[in-house]
Amino acid sequence: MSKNLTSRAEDYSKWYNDLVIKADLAENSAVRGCMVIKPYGYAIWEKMQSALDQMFKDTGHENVYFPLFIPKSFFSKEASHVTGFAKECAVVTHYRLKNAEDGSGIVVDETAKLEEELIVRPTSETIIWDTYRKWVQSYRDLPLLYNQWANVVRWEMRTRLFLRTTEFLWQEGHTAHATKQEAIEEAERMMHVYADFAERFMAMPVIKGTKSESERFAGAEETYCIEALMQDGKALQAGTSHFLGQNFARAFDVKFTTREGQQEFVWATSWGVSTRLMGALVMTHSDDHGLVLPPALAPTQLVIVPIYKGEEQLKVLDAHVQPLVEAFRKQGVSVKYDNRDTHKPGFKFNEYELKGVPLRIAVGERDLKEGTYELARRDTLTKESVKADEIFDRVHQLLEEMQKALFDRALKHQTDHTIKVDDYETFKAQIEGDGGFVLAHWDGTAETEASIQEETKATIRCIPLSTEEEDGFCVYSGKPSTKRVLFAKAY
RNA sequence: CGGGGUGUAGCGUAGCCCGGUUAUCGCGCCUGCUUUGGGAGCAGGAGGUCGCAGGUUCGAAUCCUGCCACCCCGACCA
Repeated sequence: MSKNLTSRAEDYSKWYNDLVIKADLAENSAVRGCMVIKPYGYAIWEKMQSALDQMFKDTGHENVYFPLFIPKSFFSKEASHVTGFAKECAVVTHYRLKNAEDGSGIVVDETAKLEEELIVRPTSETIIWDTYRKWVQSYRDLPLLYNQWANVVRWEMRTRLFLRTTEFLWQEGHTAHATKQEAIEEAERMMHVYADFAERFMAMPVIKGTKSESERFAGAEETYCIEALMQDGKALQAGTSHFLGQNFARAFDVKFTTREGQQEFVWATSWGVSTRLMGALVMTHSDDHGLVLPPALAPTQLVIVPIYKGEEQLKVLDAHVQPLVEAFRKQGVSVKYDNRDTHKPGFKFNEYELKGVPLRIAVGERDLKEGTYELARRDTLTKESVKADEIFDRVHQLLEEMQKALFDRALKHQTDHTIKVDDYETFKAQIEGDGGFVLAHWDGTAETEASIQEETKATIRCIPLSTEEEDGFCVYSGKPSTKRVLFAKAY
């Protein structure tokens, strides 16, 4: 984070909001808590989607689509699931409008009341499991390894662009397995897929782990997650993968005949990441000059800005740049030649910085004479002059280097802001001060967890996979503990 | 849903306390000329139900009442 950014919550919030709006990613819509994703923002989402989708396919998954509406009765079949989501559901109760008799406009036609209300999906476990019942009879039908790209609605009290909107886009994987072991492996596998995606594409280091019981998904027996640390020291849950046990299979009566001829309930997982990742991307890398996008996800990796006086010079540059653009395209670099004559170069430089375009080539008469290009990189804001015959190698080299540099910088930030704490006073001071990840011993009880949250606003982000066994005493209760868990204030 | 704040042109705002010409300024937008290697300059121009609805008043952006929206902080949450 650059020095002008402060970690005070309201300033960081404002910085984040301004950036999302000014960089042309999204804006608030007329509908409460919803957002309009603008072309540039959506292009980034599409890059994320296609990378994730490929990773899902590489791990044996296929895409499906289920209805937006869920009959209320389905929703209440899994008890903990309904209590987890009941408070944030949009409900469809009628199917027709009519003109008001007093001419005051359009009103709901009360005679068109649905016999059973429909819930706008906050997640699709229930409608999917109601269908899976029909798809599974024998162990030969298993596993079902399906994913759906969809929108969901959660009527949250408070919303924030990308991080928590009323409607959001996501993917939700829903798998069914013959054995418990296989389902657990699937849930773990997808957590690793998410972590790989975060690190390789988003250049965002994450901590893999499991959720404490109270933070677990409604209806899950185990929730695996990846947690990332934002520049202001707050944590963000970036993806979750749930081992659902046989809870949904029991609720929806999904049984199969085993090799031995026995009837058994199937074992389930679900896993998802959402447009929240866009927020994570912004808050991980961006600075006061605007967005900073990792090359792997930048819709435009390279922009070329011509510098000219008069139409004649522009024509010369156009002719000079055209083959360059075509060559970059062939090499798989997404390149944009911005020869608009409505804006000056300086304006364009700033615009592409704001949008986080990784590399920029400026080319003018001087370069034509000298056989060079001016190449600028977004992460360090440095410029260099590159000889024409070296430009392709240099661009590829820098794209690779930047992807790595962004990850390394974010990892250093995470490492520098992850500390071990053994007493409660230090714990409180750390959480209230710089924030960050705090590794501390915990006695494993929900009471302690709740008390800590009450007193410090910090929650257990996860029980990290990497944690080693270590004898210690709970930072809050002083009771013995065998490993540290990861605390932080979270978004 | 609780606490706080804000609604004036596409964006950001002055004016409000203490009512009184044609509602201020900047950015942006349009036209013309000059410009173009880091957010151009000059000149001219367009753009407003002052959040909505009532009320008080000769007169309301300004005072009163109600409502709505948005932002921040909580509770909730991916």
